Amino acid sequence: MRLSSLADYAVVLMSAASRHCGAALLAEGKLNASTLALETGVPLPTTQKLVSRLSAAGLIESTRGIGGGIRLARPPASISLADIVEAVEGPLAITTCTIDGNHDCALEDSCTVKPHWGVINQTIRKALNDVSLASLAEAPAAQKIKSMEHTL
Amino acid sequence: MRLSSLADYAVVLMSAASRHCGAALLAEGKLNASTLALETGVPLPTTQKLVSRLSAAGLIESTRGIGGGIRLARPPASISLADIVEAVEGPLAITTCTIDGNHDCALEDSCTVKPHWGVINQTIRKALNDVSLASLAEAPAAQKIKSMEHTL
DNA sequence: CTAAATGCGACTAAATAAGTCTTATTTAGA
DNA sequence: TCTAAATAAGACTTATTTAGTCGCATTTAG
Repeated sequence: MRLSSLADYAVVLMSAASRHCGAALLAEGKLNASTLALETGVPLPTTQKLVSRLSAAGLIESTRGIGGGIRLARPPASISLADIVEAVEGPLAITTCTIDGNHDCALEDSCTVKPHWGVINQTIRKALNDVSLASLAEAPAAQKIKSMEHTL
Repeated sequence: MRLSSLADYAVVLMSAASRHCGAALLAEGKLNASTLALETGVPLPTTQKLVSRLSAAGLIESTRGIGGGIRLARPPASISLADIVEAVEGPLAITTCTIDGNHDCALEDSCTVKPHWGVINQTIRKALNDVSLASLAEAPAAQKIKSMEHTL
């Protein structure tokens, strides 16, 4: 039920990248894997690996060569946590039996549990979809931090 | 982001157990790990392991000895998916940084992402809490199954 | 007191994920 | 046009977690 650490890192990296993505894209210093690793504290090799996956998923665009680098493929407001998590971890489903085309479960149709997972999946997906990169970059409301201490 | 298969099994086992828990607790045939394994198709050793954890978490009660067995510790309506998942997987948190008392993250306070995880955690927890064992045992509404095909 | 049935905990093996390294590609400068 | 430097992309190795198996301790009917 926990997010993989790679997905966690990916969110941090994308958040950092969006801060570099002002009016002009590659304006304030060139943005590349090394820069991101330095800013976020994520190990460089891991950062490179994640950059690859995020690029393959179409969330960032990369130009190689001597003056190359990376940039967000879309504006921060149109990239959600769901996009990032899904890019790194694959289909966003809490149980494998709800992934379309999967028929490994012996119970299948007679299973009374399965339909409930669908509802829960939908809820989780919505929660992750409602948070965009743009809102992540905003300064955290002190109110939210305070209230969080009582949620777990 | 996926549920561990152990937690998945645990839900199926508890669901099966609740069907055996009518008016009289140990009435219809004795309920033990072997019976559950047979009914659900979950491997016996794995079932025994899960029974141990669920018992330790206080969700089921076990009596050993020659006429022993297991039974639900509480009525099905007051046992939720959150209880079961948490019993098997530990604290219900999508990221380790939101678990109380954890300070492994180097970013900590300056992290703009953290407060959002708290909100998402709360949402997921609520979704799992809203589904009780009692509702799981009910026949799945055909309507739900149909609509699920379009959720993922 | 004995024996059978059961739950409980420790151990081993497999799968997955994280991290490291090497290779291929591109472009500025000579 | 060629060379070299900088970068992303992909393959590999290692480590951690997870699933599965086995043997032991405990309990109670006879």
